[in-house]
Amino acid sequence: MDLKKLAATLIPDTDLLPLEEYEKMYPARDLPKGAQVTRLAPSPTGFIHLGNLYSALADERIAHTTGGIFYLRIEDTDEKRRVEGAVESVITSLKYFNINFDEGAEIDSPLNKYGPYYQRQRASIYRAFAKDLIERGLAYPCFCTEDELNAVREEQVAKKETTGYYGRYAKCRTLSEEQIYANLAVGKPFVIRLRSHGDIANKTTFRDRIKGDITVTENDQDVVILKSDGIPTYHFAHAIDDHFMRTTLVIRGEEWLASLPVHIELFKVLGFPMPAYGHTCSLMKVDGGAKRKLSKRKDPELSLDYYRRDGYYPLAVVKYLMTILNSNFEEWERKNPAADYTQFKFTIEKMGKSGALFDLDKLNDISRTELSKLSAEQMYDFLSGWADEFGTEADRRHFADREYIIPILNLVMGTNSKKRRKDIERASQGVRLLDYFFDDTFAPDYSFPFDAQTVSAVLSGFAAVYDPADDNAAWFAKVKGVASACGFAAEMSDYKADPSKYKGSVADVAGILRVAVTGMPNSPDLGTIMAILGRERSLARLEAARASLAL
RNA sequence: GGCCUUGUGGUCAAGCGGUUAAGACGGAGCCCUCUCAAGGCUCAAUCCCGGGUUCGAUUCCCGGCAGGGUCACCA
Repeated sequence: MDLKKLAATLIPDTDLLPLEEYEKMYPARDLPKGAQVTRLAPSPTGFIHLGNLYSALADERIAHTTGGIFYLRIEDTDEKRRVEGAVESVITSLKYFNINFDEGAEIDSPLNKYGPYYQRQRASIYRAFAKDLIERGLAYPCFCTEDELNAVREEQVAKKETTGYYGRYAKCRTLSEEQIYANLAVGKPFVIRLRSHGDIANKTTFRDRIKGDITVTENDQDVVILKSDGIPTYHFAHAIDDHFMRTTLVIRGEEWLASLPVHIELFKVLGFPMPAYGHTCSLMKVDGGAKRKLSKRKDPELSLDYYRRDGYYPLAVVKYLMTILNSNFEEWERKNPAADYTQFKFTIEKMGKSGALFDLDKLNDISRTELSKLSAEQMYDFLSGWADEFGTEADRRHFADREYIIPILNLVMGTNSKKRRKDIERASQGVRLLDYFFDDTFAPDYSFPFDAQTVSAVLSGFAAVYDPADDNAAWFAKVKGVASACGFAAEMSDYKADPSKYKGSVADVAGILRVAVTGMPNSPDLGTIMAILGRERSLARLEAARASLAL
């Protein structure tokens, strides 16, 4: 068979360059020794999720701690998956989590010398190599229809044989020249398949940087390399792109492990050296007692948007991911509390071999801790930024008064005490913590654990002596005074010594005042809260609470 | 089902032939205390099962079992 003619008929393109030209066009990168070139290669569905962030963080850390490059390539070979604005969305979402690309699609960088970074725009490169493979007899046209393929698969399943297009099932592999041209003449659509020379009896071990040594079976499937629309499949594009973009380390999900044999054969026939690989484990979740991969369908928490809406501090999400990416990160951080996470020496070898369960409690803990490290001013900026985007009308109105909010934040965060409070976990919840400081969102639940007479006496007793000029000590002394006057123990020790002698303790008195002023049984220091609210409002609230009593 | 892969407390996990089997989150309790939070202290809780190898296995080997991945002209 005249393969040269066949190749020219199948791929008549006139814009293809001699193969060596591509090597010259994309020369080896001039990078320091040990520098790793990594990449994120999403399809443009516009949906980047926690799993993407997880691997992007690993890619970014490895590239940037080794002095390498982290680039963005868009795998848009499947027309059906394209979504408008998806690429920008990927970039901005990742940027929110401090993950930035050095080069790639829609990245403005002088480093962009390995593009185009959209696979559809690289069609001629793939086609040039496919044509060469056909000329060398390593690829051939296949005219099988979807129905025929399905029928074969059903037959294979029925016979309990391996499914796929291989060996005797690869019908088009043995088509004669006449048959091929006859099919072409009647305009039958075709795909280009690899003519595999592998044998599943041969096994070799492959070193995965994350999973360690794994045994791989040679590929014997005549996989499709060019689809009927002339665009490559993932496998073919992967081999060509990662070679010419000079990727040194491919980090991708473990779902790709199964097609590794195909990739190995492809790199071999193409004559390219293979990059190193690291197959990551997927984030799991417990669902109805069973462990399963986080799914974008069922799990809203997989969406990065979810964390933004809920007001998670981006650094907290990053650090949470760091703890599951490299389990020694937490320990390192405790030893270097002042260090930035980027100073941590991230290693791919430390990455876990099995899928981690997504642990919301852990994320929340890290989030509270990170947030507690901020200054009141930084917290203000964070919360108010969230309120602008996702808060209520009232939230925005409240946050307009920065002078009033800062002292509240100092109180809620405990910035003046030796140890910070960790009340704020995320913006959506933190903003609500401030509600009782504003009359329009003050929604008291007046449930007092004492009879109305007693409550009334406490409330009016304190109102009578309240002086906004008091410092905390003086304020508390007055609470004690009211306690004694109303039959409560002023000192806890007295109360504990003999509870029967009192209605309760100062704690109960403070509790009554707290409910009246904040509308809730728990809050930070009441004295300070009253100082922030000011005389008028404090007194008004004591009075409002008294008025609610059924006397 | 075939192939690949994983199996240490509820979760994330150190450990890689001899350890009282780290630590963190979560849970329980105590202390502190005007409540809450924070903090300090304490406690409960783990080597999937069965065979080997070995003086000795959580660590090595084999077999089960259980989980995960994958079997497209999707990536």
